Amino acid sequence: MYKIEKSLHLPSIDKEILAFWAEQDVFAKSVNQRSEDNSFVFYEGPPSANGKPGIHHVMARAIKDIFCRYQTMKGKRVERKGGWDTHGLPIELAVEKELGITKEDIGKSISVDEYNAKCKETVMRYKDLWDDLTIKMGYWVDLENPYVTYENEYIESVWWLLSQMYNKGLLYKGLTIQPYSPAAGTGLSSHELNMPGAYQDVKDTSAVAMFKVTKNETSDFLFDDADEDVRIIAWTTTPWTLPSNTALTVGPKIKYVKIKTNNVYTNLPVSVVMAEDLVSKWFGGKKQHEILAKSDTFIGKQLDGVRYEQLLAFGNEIEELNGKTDAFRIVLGNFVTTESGTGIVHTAPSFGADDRKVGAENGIGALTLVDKQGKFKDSVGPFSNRYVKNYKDEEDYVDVNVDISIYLKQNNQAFNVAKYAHNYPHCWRTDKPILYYPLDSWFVKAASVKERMYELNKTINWKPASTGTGRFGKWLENLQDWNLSRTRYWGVPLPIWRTKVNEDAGEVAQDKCIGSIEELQKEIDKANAALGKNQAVPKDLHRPYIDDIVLVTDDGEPMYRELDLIDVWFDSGSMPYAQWHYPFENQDKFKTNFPADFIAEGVDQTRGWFYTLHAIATMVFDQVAFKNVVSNGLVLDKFGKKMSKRWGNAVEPFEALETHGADANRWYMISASQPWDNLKYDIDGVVETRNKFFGTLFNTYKFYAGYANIDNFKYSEKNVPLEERPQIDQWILSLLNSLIKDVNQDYADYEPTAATRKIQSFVMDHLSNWYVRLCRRRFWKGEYSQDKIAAYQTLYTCMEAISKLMAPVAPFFADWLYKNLNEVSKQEKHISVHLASFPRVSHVAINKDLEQRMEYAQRISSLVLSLRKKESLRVRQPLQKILLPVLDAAFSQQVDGVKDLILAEVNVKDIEYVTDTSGIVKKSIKPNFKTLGRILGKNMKAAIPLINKLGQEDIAQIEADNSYKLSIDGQGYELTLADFVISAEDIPGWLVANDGDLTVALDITLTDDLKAEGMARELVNRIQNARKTKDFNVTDRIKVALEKHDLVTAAVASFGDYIKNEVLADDLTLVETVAGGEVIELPEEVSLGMLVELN
RNA sequence: CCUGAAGUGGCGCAAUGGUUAGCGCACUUGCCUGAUAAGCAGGAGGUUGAUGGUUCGAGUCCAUCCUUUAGGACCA
Repeated sequence: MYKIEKSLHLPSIDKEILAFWAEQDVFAKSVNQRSEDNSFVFYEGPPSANGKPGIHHVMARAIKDIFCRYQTMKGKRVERKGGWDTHGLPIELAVEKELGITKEDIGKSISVDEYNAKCKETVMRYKDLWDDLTIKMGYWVDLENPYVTYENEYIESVWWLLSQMYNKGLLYKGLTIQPYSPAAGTGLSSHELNMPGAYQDVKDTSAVAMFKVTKNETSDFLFDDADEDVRIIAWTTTPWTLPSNTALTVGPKIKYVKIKTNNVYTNLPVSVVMAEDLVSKWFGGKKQHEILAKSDTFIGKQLDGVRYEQLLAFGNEIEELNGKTDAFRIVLGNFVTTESGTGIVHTAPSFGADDRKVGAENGIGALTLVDKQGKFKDSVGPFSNRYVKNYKDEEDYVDVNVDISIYLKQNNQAFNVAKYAHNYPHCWRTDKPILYYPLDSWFVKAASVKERMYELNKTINWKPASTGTGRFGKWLENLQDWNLSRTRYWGVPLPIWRTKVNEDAGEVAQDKCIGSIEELQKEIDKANAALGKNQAVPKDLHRPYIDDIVLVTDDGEPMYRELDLIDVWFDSGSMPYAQWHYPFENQDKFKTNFPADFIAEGVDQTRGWFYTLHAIATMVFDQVAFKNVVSNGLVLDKFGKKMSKRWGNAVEPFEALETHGADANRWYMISASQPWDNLKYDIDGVVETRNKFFGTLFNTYKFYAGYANIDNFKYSEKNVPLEERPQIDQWILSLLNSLIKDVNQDYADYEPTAATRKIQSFVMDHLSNWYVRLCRRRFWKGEYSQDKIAAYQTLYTCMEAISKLMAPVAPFFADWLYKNLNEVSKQEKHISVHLASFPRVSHVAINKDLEQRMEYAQRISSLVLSLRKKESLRVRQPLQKILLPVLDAAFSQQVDGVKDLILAEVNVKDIEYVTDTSGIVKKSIKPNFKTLGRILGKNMKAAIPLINKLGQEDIAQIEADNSYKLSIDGQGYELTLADFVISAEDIPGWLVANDGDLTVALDITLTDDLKAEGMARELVNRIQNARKTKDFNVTDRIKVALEKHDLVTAAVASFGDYIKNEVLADDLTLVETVAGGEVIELPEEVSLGMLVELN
C-alpha cells in the first residue's frame, strides 16, 4: 500500500527522513557507492563555530549541497570533508571580553598557556548549534572527520606551505606603515580593511594648522618685510598626528599663493601660503577669513627646503629615517593634490604610508609620539598619556583632538577648526577607528606573482562571470603584498627563527623557516648540541611552547622565533593541503582531490577565502585551487535591508526550518532569485512555495496513491508501450523528457534557479493542472484496463522523475516521495533517491508536434471557456459545437488529435472545421516583421499600412500564389507567404474569440435535449456533493430520491442511467416529497428536496 | 571618484532587437472540483528610472544622468 498522509506537513517529513538517513547511513552510502576514480571535488569553506549561524548560512550551504548532491546522482564520488576555522582575532577578542582582560594582560595576569587553552575551549562553543543546523537543513557534509585548523597536523601543513614560499624567496620582513587596531592590539591586513563595514562615516575634528616659516635665504621670497608673520597652512582630520609632524609636502607643479589676512581666532595679522586653486574654499565666505592681499603665484618647487618652526614642540628626539633627522622643512611629493585641504600635506612619517615614503626619501626623520595602545607617550606635554581616540570605551572620554585644536587656537597656530564628516577605516572586530602605525612585519610577495594569478584566474568558471573578471580580476591586477604578521597569541605561529642583531649597526640577520616537525626536530638536535640545551619539539605547536625553542645558525649563532602569528586567512587558504595533512600523509588522496571542481561562498569571500586559496595554489603549485566557483549574494530582509541583530530583522534559521520545513526554505531561496543576486527573504514567499509547489506535488501524489491503493497498482505490469498509451500520456512524457534535459543542463551549468523554476512550472501547470485534471476519470472510472495501467504508469514515471530532479534542492520531500513510490513498486533497488541516478533523457519520447498539439488544446479550451463566461453559460451546460477556422491542413490534423480532450474540457459536443473555401471566415493579415525587416529595411514603415490595408481577395491571392509584389517609392519587392502573418479573425454572425493566431467560434443554441443533459449534470454534481459531505466511501453504492419538477423530470427521463452511473446509484426515483433529505438549488431558480442514502 | 550588479503594475519576478510587455502574490467578480492549502475565466492596476542616440523597429544595444546595492581607490 502507498502511504497516504492526510495533509502536508513538511517539518514532519524532515524528521522522518532525517531518522531514515541516520539509521541507514545514507550520506555515507551516497559517497561510498561511487568509484574513487570518478570524483567530483568539493571544498568546504570552514565556518567559525564561535558565532551562531544565521539564515544566510542556510542559503550558502544549500547552494553547496545542491551541486554536490547533483554530481552524486550523476555518478560522481563527492567527498565533502567538513572543517572548522578555529584561529584568529574574533576568538581572541571574545575571550578577552569574557575574561575581562586586555591584550596587555596576556603573559602577565594570565599566562599565554592559559589564555590559549581558553581560546581553544571557546572556539567550538557553538559547534553543536552548527552541527544541528547542518543536519536540520539537510546539508550533507562529513562532520565526523572535519579538518580543524588548530590541530598540529594542520599547522604542520601550513608551515610546509610557508617554507615552500620562503624557499622561493616569496617571504620577507619589512617595516611599513600599516593599518593597526589599538583596540585589538594588532595590525590589520589590507583585505581586513576592505571588509564590508570597515569604512564608516564619522565626524572628526579637523584642523588647518599654521606652520611658521623661518626666514632665511630659501624662504626670503615669501617675505614682504622682515616682520611679516608668514605661515604655511596644512589640513588634517587627525590632529593627534600634529605633534609628530616633521615635514610639509607640496606638489612640485602646483601653484601656490600667499594671502594676507587677520586670524579669525586671534585677530592677529598673518600671511598664509596655500594652493591657489583652494583659496576660494577657505576665504571670502561667511565666518571665513578675509583676503587683504594676495601675492603672485609660485610653484611648489620653489618652496622646496623652506624651513618652519616645529608646531608642537615638546622636546622629543627626532628618530632617524634613512639615517637622517633633518626635520621641519618643506619637501616635494607627487601624491599631493588640490582636491581638498590646502594643497599642502602635513607629514608625519610614523602615521602615514605616503608620509613615510616621502620622509625616507628626504631624510626628514620621524616622531612616533603615540604608543601601540593608541595613546600619547608621556613626553607630549599637556597631551601626555591621553588616548587619541576612545579606544577603551571610557564614558568620560574627552577628545584629545579637540584639545589640540583649542591649544592651536590659543597659540595662534590654528587657521581653521571644524567638524568634518568623512569615511574612516575601522577595525572589523572592535568597531574602533584604526590608526596607521609603523610595524615590523612579514610579507608574502603576492604582487610579484600577480600576473600569473591573473592568468590562472581566467581559467576559472565564475558564477557570476562578472565577479571573476571584475571584482576579483581587477583586484589581482592591482595586488599588493600580503601582510602575514599578526602580533597575537592564538593562531599558527610563524615558523621563522632569526638571529638577534643590531640592525642600526648595519648587521644583517640570518633566518630560517621550518617546514615540518621532522625538520624542527633536526634543528633542535643541532641547537641542543651547540648550546648544550635539552629542548624537544613541543606537543602543541602553538605559543607559548614554540616560542621557547632556540635554534642555531650553521655558525652556531642562536636564533629566536619571530613572535608573530600568521594571518588566519592563510589558515583557510591552506585547507586543500592541510585538510589531508599533505605532504606528510595522504599523498594519493591529495592528488585526486586537488584542485576542487567546485566551491561556493558568499561574495564577501572574494578577497578572503577565494583569494587566499588562489594565492597559495598559484605560489606553491602554480595551479588553480578551484575550477568552478559560485559566489552568492546576501540575504536581506523583505524590505531589502541588511539583516542584523541590531535592527531586529534577522531571521532565526531554526525557527524558519521548524515552521515551514527545510525544503520550503531551500526551494524558496533558490527559486526566488539567482544565488548571486541578493535575496529579499520574505517568509510569505516560503509559505507560498510550500502551498503552491509542495502542496500541489503532495496532492498529486495523494491522488495517485489513493486510487493506486484501490486498484492495487504496484507497477507489477510490464510497461505499456509508449505508442499504445493515449496521447495525453505521450504528451506529459514528452514534456517530462524535455524537462529532464533542461534541468540536467541547468544543474551542470550551476544555474539552480532556472532548474527550480522549470520543475515548478512542470509540476503545477502541466502535471497537476492539466494531466491529472484531464485524466482523473481514467483513475477512478471503469475496469483495471490497459488504459488505466498506462495512466498509473505515466503518472508514476512523472513523479518518480520529479523526485529525482528536485532531490538536490529539496532533499527531504524528494526522498519521501521517492521512497513512497519505490517502496511499493520496487522499480529501483535504491533505498533513497540520493542513491539513485539522475534521470536520463529519452529522446524518442520527446515529440514537439505533440507538445504543440496540446498547447492548441489548452488555448482553444481557454477561448471557449472565455466565450462561455461572456455569455454566462455555465460549463455544466453542454453546447452543440465549436467552429474552428482552418488555415492549413496540418492545423486541423493537429487539433483533431486533441479534439476529445477539448470537447470534454469545455463540455461541447463537436468541433466543426471551417475551411477558407467556405468563404465565411474573415482573415487578417499583418507583416512578419522579422523577415520583412531584413528585406525592406528603411521602407518597412511605409509597408506597414499597405499590408494592413490588404483585403480578403489579396490575402487569398497571396495564399494561392505564395508570392506578392509590393512596391514602395518605385522600388519593387518580391514577397512570399512567409513574409506575412495571416490569421482567421472572425466568422461574421458567430460568437468569436481570438488568441494570437487562434480563433474559435461557439454555437450557443440550446436544444431541449442539451438543456436536459445540462440539468442531469447539475444533479450529478449535487449528488456527488452530498456523497462528499456525508463522507461516503468512494466505492459505496447509493440510492437517490428527488422531488418531482418539470425540468428534473426531463433530465431523469433522458439521462437517468447516466446519472446513476456517475454517482454509483442503484436507484434513482422521483417522488412527490422527500422526507429527511436536503434542499438543493439548481439553475433557473429551481429548488427541490433530495435524499441520498447508502444502499 | 572608479567598477560591477540592478531599476519593468502595490510587492516578488519573466520577456533570442520584432505584432497588443508576460507570470505569481495581494485586491475584485464569476465558474469548476469525488486530488489540491489548488485550478479556470474575467476586472482593476504600466509613459519598462530619466533624457538623448543607433535601428525600419528598443524593456533589450550605445551615451549621459538619477536611484538602489555590492565592491574598489582615496581619506593629508
